[in-house]
Amino acid sequence: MKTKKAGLPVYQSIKTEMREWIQTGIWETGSLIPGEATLAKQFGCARATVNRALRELAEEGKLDRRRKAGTRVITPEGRSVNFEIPRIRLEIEETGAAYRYALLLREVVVPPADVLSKLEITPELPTLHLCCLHYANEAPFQYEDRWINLKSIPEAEQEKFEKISPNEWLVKHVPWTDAEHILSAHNADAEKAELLSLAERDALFVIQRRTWRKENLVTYVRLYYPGRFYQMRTIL
Amino acid sequence: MKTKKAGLPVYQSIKTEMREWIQTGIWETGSLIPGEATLAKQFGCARATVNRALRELAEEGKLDRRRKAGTRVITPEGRSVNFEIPRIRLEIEETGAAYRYALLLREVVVPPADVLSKLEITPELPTLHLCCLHYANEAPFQYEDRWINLKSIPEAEQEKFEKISPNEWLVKHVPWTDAEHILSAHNADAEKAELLSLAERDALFVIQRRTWRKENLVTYVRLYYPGRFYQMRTIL
DNA sequence: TAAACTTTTTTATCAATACAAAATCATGGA
DNA sequence: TCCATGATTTTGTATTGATAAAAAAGTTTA
Repeated sequence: MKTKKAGLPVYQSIKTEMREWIQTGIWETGSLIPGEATLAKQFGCARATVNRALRELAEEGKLDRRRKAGTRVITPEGRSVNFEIPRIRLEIEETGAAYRYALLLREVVVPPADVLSKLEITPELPTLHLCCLHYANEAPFQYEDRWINLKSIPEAEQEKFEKISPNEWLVKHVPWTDAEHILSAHNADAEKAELLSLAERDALFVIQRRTWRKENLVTYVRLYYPGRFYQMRTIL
Repeated sequence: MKTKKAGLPVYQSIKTEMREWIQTGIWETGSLIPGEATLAKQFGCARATVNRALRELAEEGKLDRRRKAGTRVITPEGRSVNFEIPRIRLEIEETGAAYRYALLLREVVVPPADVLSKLEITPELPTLHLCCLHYANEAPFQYEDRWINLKSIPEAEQEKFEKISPNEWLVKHVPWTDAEHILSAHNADAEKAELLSLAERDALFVIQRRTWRKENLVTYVRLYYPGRFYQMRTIL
């Protein structure tokens, strides 16, 4: 009962065949499927090969596997979706538009309370605050409001950020290990409307990101896009 | 030079060690790392074990592997982020709030042009159109504007959708294979503001989703959340 | 010189086997 | 009956050995 789809690795063709079985209901959701040993015999391959196919399908969220309990088909609950959050410069240049960056503000101050809690800083430490605008073809495309933890990244205080955007500088200098993203929609206040050439109360698409290096919170940033035309897109 | 982190599988501890090397710069970004055979000797394990570690790190986007060309450390370009888009009912009930669903509209009509193009329908086919509201503790939480392709899913025409929401019905009856998501922010028009108990022009967080089964587009839906308090969140 | 092969290196996959670990199931005792 | 415990089943991981495929590098030929 071999599934030789010319050239494809065996474990791949097993995967696609099993996906088929799951989709068509040959393997009903919730039901127990045969053990690895049985399947290996059916497919005429080694158990390790079936194991890899099953393992990867489990990673894809199609199967649930437990020792001794066996493998069963999962009822689709949530869908996990992969979005790509590109570096702003690439995002703009990819569309063929010209990229320009402008620094609006650079200060070292004690952040307001809401930012402090986001930064998880032991009270009242001065922090590097940067505000900048990213343009596509001279039209404002993204407003960036960033805080950099100087305790984690003291080098940042030496950098002017006049030529290079905080994002690019950080990517270059600080390898990060963890990140948290929060997406939401907000109405533009007067200031941001002005900056982004929008009317007040226009919808903004907001990405908040916190980035860690090991245990240390490195930076917290709020990215504001004009919601009318910004779209984050993905195909599974 | 074994990395025995009590109890952890060997390939796992190799992975964490290598991640360390990448983060600390022992393995510089862009540089070529030793071949599998060499590493296997260094770690005192089989090549297959190193292979698994490297393969998974490549899947995580930390390494780039090519036959003959070897394995090199990737420069972090974009970050791909995994968001969970939960079923609305679970999303609400998880917070402890009571869930209620109300069907506002059910009709079979030829969709307007913009929807037609989204649905990729050969011109002018009647399509099932559903509008509904999802409540959390009697407060409107999500407005759903959905189109179901009756050519792909003729059974849907028999369903009243008075008791069960389109989403739940579809999850139950139609196994999907591919999905596209688009996230954006919009201002509420008068109608949606009314429905979601918002002021006009308040920001809405909008998720558009198209779902396929094999080659057939099954459904196109626009989900509207009050942007003020809706947040999509992830930790890598 | 440039195009067309050939070689060689390196990763990719596979098989067969073995043992480990987890969880279920059955059993026996209190 | 209920709990503890141990046997058993099923997946998880690792090793060894081998072949395939891709792509760079080198070689030959027109």
